[in-house]
Amino acid sequence: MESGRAASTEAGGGETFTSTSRRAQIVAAAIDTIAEVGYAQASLGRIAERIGVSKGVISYHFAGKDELVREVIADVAAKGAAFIRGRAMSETTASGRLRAWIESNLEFIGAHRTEMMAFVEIAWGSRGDQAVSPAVGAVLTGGVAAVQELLASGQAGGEFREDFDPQVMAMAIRGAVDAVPPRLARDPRLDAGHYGRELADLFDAATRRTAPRPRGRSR
Amino acid sequence: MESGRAASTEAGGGETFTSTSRRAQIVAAAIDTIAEVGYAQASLGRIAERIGVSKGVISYHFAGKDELVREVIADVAAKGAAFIRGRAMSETTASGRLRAWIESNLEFIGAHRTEMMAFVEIAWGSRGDQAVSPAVGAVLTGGVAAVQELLASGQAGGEFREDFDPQVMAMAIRGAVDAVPPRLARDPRLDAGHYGRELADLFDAATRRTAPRPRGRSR
Amino acid sequence: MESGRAASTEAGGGETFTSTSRRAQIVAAAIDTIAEVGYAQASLGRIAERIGVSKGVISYHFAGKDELVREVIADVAAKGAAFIRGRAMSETTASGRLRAWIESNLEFIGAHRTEMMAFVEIAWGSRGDQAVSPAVGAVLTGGVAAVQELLASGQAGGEFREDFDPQVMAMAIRGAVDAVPPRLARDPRLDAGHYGRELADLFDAATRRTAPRPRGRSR
Amino acid sequence: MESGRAASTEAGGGETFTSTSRRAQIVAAAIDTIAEVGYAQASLGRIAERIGVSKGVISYHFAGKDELVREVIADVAAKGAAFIRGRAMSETTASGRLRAWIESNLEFIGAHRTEMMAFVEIAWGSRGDQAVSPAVGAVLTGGVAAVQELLASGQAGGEFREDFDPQVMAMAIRGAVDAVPPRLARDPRLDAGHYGRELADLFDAATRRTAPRPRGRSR
DNA sequence: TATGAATGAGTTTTCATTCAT
DNA sequence: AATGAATGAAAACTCATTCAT
Repeated sequence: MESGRAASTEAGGGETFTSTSRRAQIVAAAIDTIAEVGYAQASLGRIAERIGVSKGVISYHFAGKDELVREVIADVAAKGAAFIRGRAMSETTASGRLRAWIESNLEFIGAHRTEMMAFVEIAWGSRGDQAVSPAVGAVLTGGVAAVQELLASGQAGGEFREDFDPQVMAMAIRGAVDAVPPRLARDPRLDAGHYGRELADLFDAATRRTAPRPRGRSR
Repeated sequence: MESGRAASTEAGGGETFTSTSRRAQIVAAAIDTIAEVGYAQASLGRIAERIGVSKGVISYHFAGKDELVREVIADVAAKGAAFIRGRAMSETTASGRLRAWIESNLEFIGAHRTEMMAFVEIAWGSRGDQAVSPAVGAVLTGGVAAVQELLASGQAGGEFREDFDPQVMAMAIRGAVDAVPPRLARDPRLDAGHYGRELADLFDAATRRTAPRPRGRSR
Repeated sequence: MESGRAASTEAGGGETFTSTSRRAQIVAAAIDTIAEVGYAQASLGRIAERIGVSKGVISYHFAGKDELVREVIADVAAKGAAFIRGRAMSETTASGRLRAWIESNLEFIGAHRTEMMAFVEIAWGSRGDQAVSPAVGAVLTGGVAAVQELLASGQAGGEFREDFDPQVMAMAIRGAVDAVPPRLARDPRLDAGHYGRELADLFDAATRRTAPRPRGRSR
Repeated sequence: MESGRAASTEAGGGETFTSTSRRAQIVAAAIDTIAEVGYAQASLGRIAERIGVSKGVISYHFAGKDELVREVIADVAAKGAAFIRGRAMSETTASGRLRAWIESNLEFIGAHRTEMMAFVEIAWGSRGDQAVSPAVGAVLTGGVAAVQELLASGQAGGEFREDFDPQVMAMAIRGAVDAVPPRLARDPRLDAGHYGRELADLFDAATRRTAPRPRGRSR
């Protein structure tokens, strides 16, 4: 469950850390702890313990638990966005970008299980935490919005069939992707790459124009 | 956020409740509270407060918080299963059953927003809660397994294309469906019925045999 | 651990009980419960449960837990006093009465393990319970006083050596006797009769006027 | 009832305490509180109140109430053992060691009334407290076993009469000694030293090989 | 008489936060 | 910068007691 971050120098003294890297180290420890024991059980004490420092250190470097958690969110979101956008942007067709988005998402998830688990834990555990919830919401909304645009542009460009609601499709994609991290936690053998390719196929089939489905349902 | 339960007579008297209906009332209050403030913030005190009774009342009727939460899970799961299975069973084709399953799921979600929110909150918030987690796991596993079988039988019967992994497809469906409740909480105008029909179309397209996709991608 | 009291009719209805016998039944249940789980853990709920009635019944028949406990004390003390005094009184010599007192005490303890355990539990657990403690004190003091008198009269009559302090000797006897019930609880094979005879020998030797005891008693 | 510990600086400041002495202070307060109000009534709140700190302080320094109580036991047992063993070991004859054991026990009891009261309270009040009971049992068993060995060796060496059961004699001694602390609590004028010497005489007479004891001790 | 329901006080424990050093 | 200590609020749970039926 240890994420392979370099900063995990197991402290002891710790005097060599600059303020910035100490913050980074704390964020890393928070991620590990949240992923491991769950958001609700991830107290500042446990996080501090993991680095081998006192609770006070966290209070010193962060205004409060809220700020720490928000930084965790920002950290994971930034890493993820960089990773995913890089891949998706290099594609020229909408369907290529969609496939790239999905597959890179799952590659990222597979490669950063701990971070993803932590994020998902926070996303769910922080409901009602007025200070944290908005930050989560922004990330999630952002993710859906990007996909939604991608889908809309694919429809506009004629690549995708027109008769689906981009918002619904985007939410479905997001949902299908987000279903993975918690399953990964329960079943570590789950192959994120395989899942990603299958998922890309799935949504390819769902968006692709081709074969006019006889879509005459009684409704 | 109040779920439309009749029994919400706002305290004061309340002496006419038999033990059974008091339990039901507490379960209902728990659902409302969890849905509203999140699982972590839903203390027994807050739940009791909502009915206008003392904390002790809950302790009197339930052996502990665990029992209450498990009853909430059982309550929601039972309602949901009854609703959904009833619909899906009346269909004869695999695709019909899949559509019915998805649409009825979302109808149920739309009609029982609060319950669904509560369930999802519990599902996420109870990670590591040895006494609760298994109950959640059972419900979730059951849901995925049912869909997976449905998909497999559709493949075996030749209705669905064979080149998708039923497990992945089932997880995707589950994920797409589960993405709704939290969004409903943030955006109450979201139309669950519409989402359901679109989702059914989506997965219809994704599973339907027809048009052989030129699945020769650069990989 | 069930004491062999007749009143332990395992309830169900219980309408046939007169108030008096209901009280006796509750006292009996209290004794059993306290002996079994200890004074601290013997809540009214557990006591009521043992008879199969509701907590309220106890509150109805006793002004409070204090009263119940005091009745338990009185009950055990009365039984014990009757048993022991009967034996000791039939002896004519001081040493005979001392032996009879000790041996009958241990016979009683052996035959009423549960009651004795309960009493000792209360004696220790009720410290600071302003409403209960005096009752315990009275019983204990009474026990010591009786022995003390016996010893003093033995000294006055020339049977016992004069150079021991009757108060100390009495406390020692009491202490040696009281050491048995808790040991009985931990080691049910402990032979109270044997212990009693040995103890009687011991204090015979300790009080006897000198002279090598012949120790050839018919036993 | 205040035990004469120096550290009882009555709160207010208290910042000069190192963690170790704070722990010691808490243990001392626990001893005083248990001795004063009884084990059952000695809540963490009351203990903290006695030092003038918040409940949290105890939680900070001890993992739980169990740990605190076990430390109390260890503390008292260590002090007592050191005191008693030191005395008894310097004697050469079995009867000398027995007398030393008894007298030093009572000297200790007389000098550490509060501690002894606390210990005895715990011993009785912790029945069924899986986390505490074993610690008590170990101390008590140790005490009886030591005396029993002493007696057996005295018998083997021909110093003591052979016709007593060492186990019974040991339990009687233990019982007679243990009877003191609670009496001390009720009657502060009780002279432990006197009681000790009398008790030593008593058990000397009870174990001695026959023969008119000359009983002319320098005392 | 008996019951079930409800209450409210009290207990242990966890935790984010503050602060002097 | 870091630490250890302390705080106080909040949580779950237990229990004696009260009361209407």
